[in-house]
Amino acid sequence: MAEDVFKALADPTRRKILDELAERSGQTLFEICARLSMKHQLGLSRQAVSQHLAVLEASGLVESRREGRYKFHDLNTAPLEHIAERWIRRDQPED
Amino acid sequence: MAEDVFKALADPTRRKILDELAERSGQTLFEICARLSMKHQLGLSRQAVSQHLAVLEASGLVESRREGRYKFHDLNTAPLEHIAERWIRRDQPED
DNA sequence: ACTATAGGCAAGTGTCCACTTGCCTATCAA
DNA sequence: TTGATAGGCAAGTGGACACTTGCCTATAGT
Repeated sequence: MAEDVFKALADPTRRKILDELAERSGQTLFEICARLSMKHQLGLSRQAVSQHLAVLEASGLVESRREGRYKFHDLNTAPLEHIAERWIRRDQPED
Repeated sequence: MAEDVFKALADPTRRKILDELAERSGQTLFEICARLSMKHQLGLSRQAVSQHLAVLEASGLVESRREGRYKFHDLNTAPLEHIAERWIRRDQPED
């Protein structure tokens, strides 16, 4: 699980998606696409963003809920809470 | 710089190297190789570990000092301190 | 001097990953 | 129903990356 979190955070586009969801939760795929395009000049295809969201969901950093034909995405910061304490406070190594 | 930190943390072998340096600071390249091989069954070449250390140094997570023919590596946790605060919103602001 | 040790440099390889393209399904409004 | 919108699935491509191999430099011990 921590493995997936590090992998999810590795990509700059995914980190920007987290930024957008932190600023405004409950966005749909199209909203996120529009925001990335306007605010960050990222001309990504819808599928590219969709695949990023899938990675973020697999890591637990993003949760989604479906309502009709809309799918809303929410940020979940729980996996981030103790991500660095592994090296700051000596706990046990994970993977 | 934060970009480099996330990239450095993306690889599981590099995270194990950080684990080893957190447990015992000032190790040389050969010591790290031996520890990865014994404790983690990672049969990596010396160059592979050397390249990982270069990535970690570029991120600031590892600092090195040369003494004669030895090069000692130390963990620097400073770049990890506020890595997640970018998305974690506090309900009670920290004045 | 010779030799072993500690490390670096550079090219090559295989694999993973980000992204695209094309087509498909589901929901809602006219 | 027809058409527009929101999203999903799958194959393909280019580039980045982890790792290897081979050769080279520098330091230290004999």
